[in-house]
Amino acid sequence: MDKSIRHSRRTHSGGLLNDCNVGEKVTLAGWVNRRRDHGGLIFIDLRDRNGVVQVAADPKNKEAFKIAEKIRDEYVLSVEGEVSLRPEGTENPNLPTGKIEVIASRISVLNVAKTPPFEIVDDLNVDENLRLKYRYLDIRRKPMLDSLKLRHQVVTTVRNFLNDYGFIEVETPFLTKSTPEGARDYLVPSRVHPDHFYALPQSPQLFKQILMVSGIERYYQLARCFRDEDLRADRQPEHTQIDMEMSFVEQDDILSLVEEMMKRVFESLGMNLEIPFERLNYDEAMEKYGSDKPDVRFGMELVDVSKIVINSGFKVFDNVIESGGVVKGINAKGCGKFSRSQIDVLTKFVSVYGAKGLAWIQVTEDGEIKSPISKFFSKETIDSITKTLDANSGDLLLFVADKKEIACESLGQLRLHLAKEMDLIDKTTYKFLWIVDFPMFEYDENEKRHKAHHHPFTSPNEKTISLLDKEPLFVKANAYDLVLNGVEVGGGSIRIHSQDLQRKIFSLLGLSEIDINEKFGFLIEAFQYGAPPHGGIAFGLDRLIMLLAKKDTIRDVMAFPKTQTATCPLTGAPDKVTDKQLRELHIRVK
RNA sequence: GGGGGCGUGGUGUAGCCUGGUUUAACACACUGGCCUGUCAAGCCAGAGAUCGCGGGUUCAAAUCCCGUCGCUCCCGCCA
Repeated sequence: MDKSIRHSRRTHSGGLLNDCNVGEKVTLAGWVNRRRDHGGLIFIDLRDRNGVVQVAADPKNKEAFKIAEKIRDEYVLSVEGEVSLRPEGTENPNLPTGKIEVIASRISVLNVAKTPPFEIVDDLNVDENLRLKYRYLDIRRKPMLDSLKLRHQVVTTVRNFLNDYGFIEVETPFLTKSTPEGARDYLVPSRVHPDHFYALPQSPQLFKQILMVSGIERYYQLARCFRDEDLRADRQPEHTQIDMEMSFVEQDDILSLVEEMMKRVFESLGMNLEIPFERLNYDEAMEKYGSDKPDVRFGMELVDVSKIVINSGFKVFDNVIESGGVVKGINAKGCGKFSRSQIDVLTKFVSVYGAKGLAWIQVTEDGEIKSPISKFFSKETIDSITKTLDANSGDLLLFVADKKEIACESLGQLRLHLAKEMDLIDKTTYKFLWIVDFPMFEYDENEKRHKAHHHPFTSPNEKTISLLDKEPLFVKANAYDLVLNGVEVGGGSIRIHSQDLQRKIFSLLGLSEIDINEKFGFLIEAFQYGAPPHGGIAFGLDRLIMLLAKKDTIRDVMAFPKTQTATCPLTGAPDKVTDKQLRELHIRVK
């Protein structure tokens, strides 16, 4: 007997009963999933965590029947009865418990329930705000329950795996110090220290590195991370990371350990996973897919046609190339019949990503070229373009001419958009991909300074470290992202463990000596006491579960997520507080 | 900060473009009744919305206009 089931009020879980239990007297507890009253016979589908079982109340048992007549959906019941095979012909093959039913000898109502604001059914279509307000009812639904069970399963497997590999789980503070760089912090005012604030951690990054200095060697934590930025379907103000750090390792050690871990996770879910994962360097990913998190479940790769179209006389293309830009294209296979207005929609789509236009060439069914720009090109050029993009009858070639980043990114997004529209993605597969050789820095046009692409604690690649002073944008980082089906599910790096190098990176990021000492002095100081070489990685647990559960948003795999405006419809957070609370915190509002 | 979509009984939608035969319709849920093999039970009857909110146009607004709020998707942002 499952330890999780037996209580004084329950001998069995109704959802787990089957024909092996026939003849047993059982006591069940659960919620009324549905009641079907036949006048002379009442069926109650009793639901618990494991599923639903049919309880039959017969008028022969007057007392139980009388109670069954008054029962409503979502009442909480205790039911005693005997497990019986259903009469022949009345089995329900759609239900795991469909061969049997429980003939009620006693029914008692443990609690009544109001009619819920929405039905407790698997296939629910209601406003998400309502679901969040009544999340406790939403979670009674099987898909939600399944998501939470899946999440638990994955977390358990990960913990077991890391424990097996000698990792120690260490908790790090929620109330910590606000540091520059990175996302906006959630701040917590200090009562004891007027004008001083804690910040909730964006990640345990600094603590886990310090734990390496402490000699923990292998650390992990299922860490809650807080970021006060705008929300998306895959971004919440608080999310959970599987956070790891190891001493005396190199990039390959971490990548292969992670591959083993993912393999184990997939195995625990009954799936096989091929390892090692494919690796792609950042430049190549941008070049071919226009993304640092490409979905490689389908092709439609980006092709650079700058060399073909250069000096062909088409001003728009020539000007872009002359000023250092590129012309890139994709082949939307089978979209050759797209109407002008359909293409207009695509043009609008790429404009969101900064593309100023979308050039196109249609290859019609009879192999004719249809295009507003073909008149600028010689037949040879057209042939060369179609050949390079592997264009056949019925294809649509789409081009963006712009700065390299814009051309790549907008076409990369278009590639994804078209793949979804044309249903090119095999949703049954999981394709992991490592992105490696990230740039160390990127230039922030607004702030007119370099920013760390990954984070300021990432070490530069030895081969490019000599460029730090002269050409920082060409320096590669020892950083790596794990991408699954086009979603960034993890990222990490080999860290800096030398105080001198760390100071240098900070100063390249525009931090003054004073800033460095004030904001990161404790880290630099720690590095002076024998910091081991170390590196690590962190996974977005919510995103990983989202993909495994085949959901479109991480909200569906979190018990109590926030709305897009970072509110909680269930509790009403955030909320005003009393003047007294504010006074104690030395805060004046407005 | 910006752009798109949505907002009509408890829930999901229709109606809106083209204002008036609409007493705001339909399905599910709900309430009562009938019914002993249903499992999306069935049948009969019933209750329930002044159309997110505010303002405007008009003889007349769910419908048109302006503003606003909420939800959502995206851009920016998210080392």
